[in-house]
Amino acid sequence: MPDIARTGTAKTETTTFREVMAEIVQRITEGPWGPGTLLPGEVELAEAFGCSRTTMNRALREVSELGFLDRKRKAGTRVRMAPIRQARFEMPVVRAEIEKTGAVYGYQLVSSAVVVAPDWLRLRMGLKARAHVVHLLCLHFADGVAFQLEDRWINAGALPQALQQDFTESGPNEWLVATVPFSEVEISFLAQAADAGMVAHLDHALGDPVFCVERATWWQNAAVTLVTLAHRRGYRMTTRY
Amino acid sequence: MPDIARTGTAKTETTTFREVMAEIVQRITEGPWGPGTLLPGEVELAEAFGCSRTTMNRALREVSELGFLDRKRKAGTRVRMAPIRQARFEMPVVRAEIEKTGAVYGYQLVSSAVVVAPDWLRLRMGLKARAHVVHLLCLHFADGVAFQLEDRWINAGALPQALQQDFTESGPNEWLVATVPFSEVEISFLAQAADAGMVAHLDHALGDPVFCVERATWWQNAAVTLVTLAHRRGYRMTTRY
DNA sequence: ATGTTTATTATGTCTACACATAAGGAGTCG
DNA sequence: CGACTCCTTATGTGTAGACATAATAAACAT
Repeated sequence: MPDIARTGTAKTETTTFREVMAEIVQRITEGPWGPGTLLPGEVELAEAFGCSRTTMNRALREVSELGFLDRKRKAGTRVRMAPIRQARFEMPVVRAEIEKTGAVYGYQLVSSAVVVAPDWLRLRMGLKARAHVVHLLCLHFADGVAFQLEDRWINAGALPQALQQDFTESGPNEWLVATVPFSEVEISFLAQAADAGMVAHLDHALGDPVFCVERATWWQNAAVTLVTLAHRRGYRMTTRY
Repeated sequence: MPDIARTGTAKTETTTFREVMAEIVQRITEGPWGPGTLLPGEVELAEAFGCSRTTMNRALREVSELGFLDRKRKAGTRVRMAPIRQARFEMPVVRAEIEKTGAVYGYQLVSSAVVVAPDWLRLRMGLKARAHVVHLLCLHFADGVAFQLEDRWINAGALPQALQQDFTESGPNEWLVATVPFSEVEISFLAQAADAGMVAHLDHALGDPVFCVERATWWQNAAVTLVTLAHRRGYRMTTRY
């Protein structure tokens, strides 16, 4: 019995939208449908591919979501001049990111304090004067080596439970995602010069370039939390497609 | 006549998959379906929402693509514990990114040379020994101020036309996307210390943290181009959802 | 108690058909 | 010639029904 590698669909007679997608993508990237080409209409294509218009529609819609096609009513389907204009980054919870590499995850609370929000934070999160916030510093380890320094602020006004919560055993992120819904998130990537805190806990010298992710979360127009994740030396955030 | 804000669909009697989506997302973020909840089956939901299973399936599929739901055959549909695990970043061509802010786009070729690929590049792109590459340094301006420094290598073996191409007037990116198809792309975000080139052309001091995007492109298993985009001081890549 | 088979079930997808909607283009009128 | 209206057309979406498939759970055998 020959052990043929199957792509997952080999038994059915019908043409699946995945097969159609693959063929369309190939025609765009290698075949006759170069950038700017106007594709035939759905009905015509469906007939040519031997599938229903519904299936062809699905295939074209998904290829278009990949960034290859531009679709407009009446105007038709056209191959994008600059294909793929968006990159998707998986933003895993640190624990999952570390454990995926096979390393052992470790966590440590560095400091925890309830303070009056400093001015820059009030401005950034839109807090009232003299608003109280929980300020946490946490470390995430991969195989015992510091991997990420988490500098987190939690709005105690919107989330008073945070005042009682104990973060010595597990990080605030896991507690937050299980506790608070969210309505809006803003994520930024940036390069920052290593400050004293990063030098103390990560393998950086003062002023070294540090890759940081900053995430702000709101719920029902109230700021919930603002976190800066500083990464260890040489960290890259990578995606392929 | 009361001027009621409509969501865009108000005439039809049927329930659209967009309406269903909105309701589902609301129930997850604000309503009764907290993290971990197991949703009723598609048939039951369809009946409850007054739509066909097809429509309900579409709605659930799209909500799941937003990152809110986990769907498995037989197991059912469950609300994710850590909602939204992926962030989408639009990766516009520099020109578009600059012009979107209302600034005037400017371009300048700094240097251009054909050289034998250095070892690190051969390794990185998988080139043969003594392979020739085109090495370009380009600057992109916003309102006359340097915005991005483009350090690009083009594999002359895979793309001999690059040897004749003139890049003094417009950047290599625009030429490449119109000329070369692609089969695989790898994008990385990283923080780098400013080197001499960045100091000379961007507003950086030596060793300053610089936010860089590195993009490598292959076509039919042959490396086409590798580019590092170094950004000006304080640049952030941001997305909201 | 543990491993294997079988039935059940929720999602995945295809089909054929119908109507909705946006937008290009032709025709009309000033 | 320009502005307007109306028609045509390609995509967008909803419906009902059917079969496919993966994965759990139950029944069974070891």
